[in-house]
Amino acid sequence: MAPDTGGHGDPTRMRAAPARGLSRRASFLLVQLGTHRHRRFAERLAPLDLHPRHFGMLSQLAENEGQSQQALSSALGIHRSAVVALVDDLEHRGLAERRRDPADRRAYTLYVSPVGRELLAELDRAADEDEAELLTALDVSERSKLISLLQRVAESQGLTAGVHPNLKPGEGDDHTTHGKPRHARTRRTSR
Amino acid sequence: MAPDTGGHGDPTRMRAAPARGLSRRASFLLVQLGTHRHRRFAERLAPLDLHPRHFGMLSQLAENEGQSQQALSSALGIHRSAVVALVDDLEHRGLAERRRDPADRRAYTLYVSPVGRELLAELDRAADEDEAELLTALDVSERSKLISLLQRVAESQGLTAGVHPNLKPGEGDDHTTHGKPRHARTRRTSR
DNA sequence: TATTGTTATACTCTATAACTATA
DNA sequence: TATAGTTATAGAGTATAACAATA
Repeated sequence: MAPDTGGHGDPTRMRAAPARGLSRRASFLLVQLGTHRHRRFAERLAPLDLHPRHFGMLSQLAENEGQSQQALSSALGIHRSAVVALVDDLEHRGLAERRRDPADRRAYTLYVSPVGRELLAELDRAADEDEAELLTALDVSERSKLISLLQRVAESQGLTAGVHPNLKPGEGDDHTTHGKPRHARTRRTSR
Repeated sequence: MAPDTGGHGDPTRMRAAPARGLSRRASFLLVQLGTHRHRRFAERLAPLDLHPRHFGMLSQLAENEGQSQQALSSALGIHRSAVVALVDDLEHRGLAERRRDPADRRAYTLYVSPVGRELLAELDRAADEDEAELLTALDVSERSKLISLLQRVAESQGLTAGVHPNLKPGEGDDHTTHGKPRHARTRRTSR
């Protein structure tokens, strides 16, 4: 996440009521919490010299071994060319492996190494601790309530079916118009 | 948000149970949904040639007029130097105004213009529509349940008190160590 | 000497296009 | 001709450092 500043702004300085300003909106809270969690998890992974991306890729790979980089690319919602460096990282550290696809010699099939699986288990535990840290304020039934509500919302937004938010329907790769109208930033002239 | 690929990865290809893989974790769902919402809202604002950042800044400004750029900077959790261009944007479009602070001639005091207030009202409506689009899957009581759970979680993480996730406690500006240990990416050598 | 706003610079992440080797 | 992987390059966003004016 390139946690951009103001999802929708920031609910600053509580006055009296608990639900003031922007934080009365679920959208804002989701952006705020999402950014926060991503950051915290990245900090937790930093000592291992890893990024949440690596965890994501390793998990996806473990659930679906033998995938091509192309397949990984659409599963994770990142571009083909970005996958290259990430897989390089994993491979150079002995966490994953590229094998030539005998059926299509252009493609690789990707596998998680035993070391990778060990690390993944460790990362899963880290993610669980992370999760516990996040949810301290809620009791057990509230936690599962929250998760189930989030799952339903995610599903309704088409997010659980393997299509990452980065990929809008119909955009699987190049050719398609990734070039949305850019925001024309007013540049400073003088002062 | 520089929506980075894999908050924690991606729950690909539902098999049978609804709560599979990474999407059983609240953290993952928050990152996924946060990214998604940020993106959708950015798309909604694009035709107006605006970015969620602008909305965030305008909201924050409207709630607290007369702020300095420095104050805005810590309220939004973005760096002083980044505030400059954003305020430029708003000012050049007649949405906000810089006035010299008579008490401290180094500083500006910032104000939202009448046009800015009008636009803000319009953006608030857009955010409401966005919210509705997000929560279609839930009924009214579920919606408020979700929001209140999210608020409690956000509060427990220290997010509602005006400290944006970007600012870790004690880091208000320069001088402080923004330089965390960078991830050493394994670079490709040959092939 | 410290702070506000500013600029210039570097670094990260992502997107685009072109290239290769296959198909 | 199209596709998998790769590379180089350009863009957006953010962080760092240095500077002028002011405190």
